[in-house]
Amino acid sequence: MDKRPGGRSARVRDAVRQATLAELAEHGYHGLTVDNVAARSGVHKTTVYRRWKNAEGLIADALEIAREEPWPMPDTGSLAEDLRGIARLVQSGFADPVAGPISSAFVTAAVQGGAAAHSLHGFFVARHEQAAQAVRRAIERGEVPAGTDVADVIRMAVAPIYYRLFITHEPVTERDAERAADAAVAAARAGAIKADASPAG
Amino acid sequence: MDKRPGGRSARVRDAVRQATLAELAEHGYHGLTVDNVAARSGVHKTTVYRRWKNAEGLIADALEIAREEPWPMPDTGSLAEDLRGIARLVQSGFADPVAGPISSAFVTAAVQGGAAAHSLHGFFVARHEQAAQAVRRAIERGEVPAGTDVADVIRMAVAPIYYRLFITHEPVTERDAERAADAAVAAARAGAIKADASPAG
DNA sequence: CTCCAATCGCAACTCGTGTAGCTTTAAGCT
DNA sequence: AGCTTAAAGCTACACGAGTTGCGATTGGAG
Repeated sequence: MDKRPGGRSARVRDAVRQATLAELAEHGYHGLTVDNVAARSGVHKTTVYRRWKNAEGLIADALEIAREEPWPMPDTGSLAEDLRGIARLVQSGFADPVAGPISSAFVTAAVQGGAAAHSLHGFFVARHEQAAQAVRRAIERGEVPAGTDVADVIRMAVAPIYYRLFITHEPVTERDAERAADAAVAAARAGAIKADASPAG
Repeated sequence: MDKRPGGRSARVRDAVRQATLAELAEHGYHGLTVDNVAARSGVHKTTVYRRWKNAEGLIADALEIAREEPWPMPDTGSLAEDLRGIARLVQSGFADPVAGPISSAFVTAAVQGGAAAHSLHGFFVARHEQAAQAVRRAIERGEVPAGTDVADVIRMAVAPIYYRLFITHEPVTERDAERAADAAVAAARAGAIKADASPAG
């Protein structure tokens, strides 16, 4: 992609990425300006505009990094515990005083649509795929019926957390996260989360 | 609140509200500017700035109207059908070519936080309260156990729709909405959606 | 070592958002 | 009808995001 990936260009990119994350942690997405990132990174304003286009471009670039980072996925032998662990991971990630604002900024930027939305979509595809392994193991163990839509179980488990955080703007406790996970498990066990079937019961 | 609620002030407010909704439907939240609203409404720019402060203020004001509008809540005698109806209502609302962009704009504006977030929170408190009646009826009928957190059942039923729309940016079909509702019903029946209990099963 | 092209730095500029001070209109009251 | 005053209109301007053209730097190839 870059025609001169080594040397100054690489240093500039790293400095800007670093500055972007720092600015996001401090001021959130709303307070993220190209000028501030340029000043903090020591890279000239014009250069940032040329390579990243605007604030959304900076977010999209930072998302590429976040996407690569591995996730400490739980594997406890119980679907309920695995999903609770995942839900807690999501909740605590947003509650964290340093990582929280950055994660929130990603979501906020992506809601507008555009490049950030595309990047975040890719991010979640990867995350869902990783988390779905917990559900596949549960199917093999016979905890939930075969034919269960594994990705949808994950969505059910984490969606209420995002819903409270970004849609209704209600507070989210660790208990709330666990209850969402528990409900997803119960629904999956009842055979209500399948790709094309009618509800069981 | 207004010291001179009748006459010109009222006409100005109506014109601005109308123009705000029209601009939202056409250009979404990102394309909503005070200048455009002022031009379309025939009200002077400075007047809009004085009374609504900025674009977010226009959104917050429009939300007050949306909050008042009644909702055609289903009452079929079956929790599954009621929740499916509610979920379909949400999904189709965002899919609608004219109402969809406006609704999306509300959510988008509120994600940033601030006055719009506060207004949208109030909006959802009212909506949850209305929708929760369907769950209360189900408890009285014995469809779901007593002690079920009625508001949380609603959250479970609609959260995956919002999650797909605004977080992961996946397409949402009517089937997706119904499956979310079905899963919420299954979880509620299993006793997994209670205020403080451990999962049943 | 030398050259060359990609990339960055710089300063001046455009443009749209939002503000300040003042004048004009008209709603509500007597 | 006439008066008072809240609220709307208007002009000019301040401010910051984003752009442009050009000169300076530097990584990489011969």
